[in-house]
Amino acid sequence: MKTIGKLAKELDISVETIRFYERKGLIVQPLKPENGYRLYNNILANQLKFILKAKALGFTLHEIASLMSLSGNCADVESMGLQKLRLIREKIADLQRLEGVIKEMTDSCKANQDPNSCPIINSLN
Amino acid sequence: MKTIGKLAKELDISVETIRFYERKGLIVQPLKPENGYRLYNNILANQLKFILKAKALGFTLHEIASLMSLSGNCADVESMGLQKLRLIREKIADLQRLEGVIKEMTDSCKANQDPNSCPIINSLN
DNA sequence: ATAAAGGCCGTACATAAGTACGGAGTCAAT
DNA sequence: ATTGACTCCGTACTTATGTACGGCCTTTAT
Repeated sequence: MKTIGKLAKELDISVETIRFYERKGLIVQPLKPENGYRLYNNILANQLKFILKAKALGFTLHEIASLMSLSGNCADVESMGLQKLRLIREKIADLQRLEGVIKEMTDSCKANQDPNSCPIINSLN
Repeated sequence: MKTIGKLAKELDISVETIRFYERKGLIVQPLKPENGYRLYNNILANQLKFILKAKALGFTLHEIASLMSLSGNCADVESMGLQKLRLIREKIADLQRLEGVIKEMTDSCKANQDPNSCPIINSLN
């Protein structure tokens, strides 16, 4: 059983963040002994690790809450994963379009002679 | 000279957004005649169009303010463009890594037999 | 002349994901 | 026993990019 401070240090997040996740309903408030301090067992600690890993995969806290409530039903979890995958692919495509446009622009800067007339600015005007 | 409402409609943004950009210093407050109404000339309208185009390219309002203040110095503008390009490429790489991880996970869901034990959930635990 | 539409201003609210603060109680070490 | 570290709680603040609201004034159309 760890106090909130130990757990926070172990997970490399802040105490406030743990309390924030609790307020948001991602984890339950652990039972508190007579002194009123939160004490975390391994189950709770693992739930927090789950949250952090899912966050690293780009899931929002809201999605993570759903994910946790699906309690292992594989089809539902898969469907959330596929949805996220679609979103990620859309974002990639968007960024690649952007990459092309901005690369063109900076290339035309390189080809430009007059330092006081910028093709980027001109193309935006 | 257009009133704020006409201009907003023409640019397909809201009146509030124009006032917001003004508060943020992206555009100046146009001179107002005796009735106190903002009246926009073409210069101002073009600046707004510039803002919208740059926004579509993924520049933040803050970056757009810088961009506008560079007043056409090509080297400076190019440097901002290149920086943005680096950022975009990093984001793309990040998303592609994510794509791989999540695709693996959903694939292993497809291969899974037991609907009550999900490889995604298991891998996060 | 009157009513609807448009404009003004300042402020609050929205979202996401936290961070910061202040006052008070508690625990651990010297 | 005292000091410093830790915890509690509730609330406010943060960043980015707006949106919404309420009260009041002006313009426009009928």
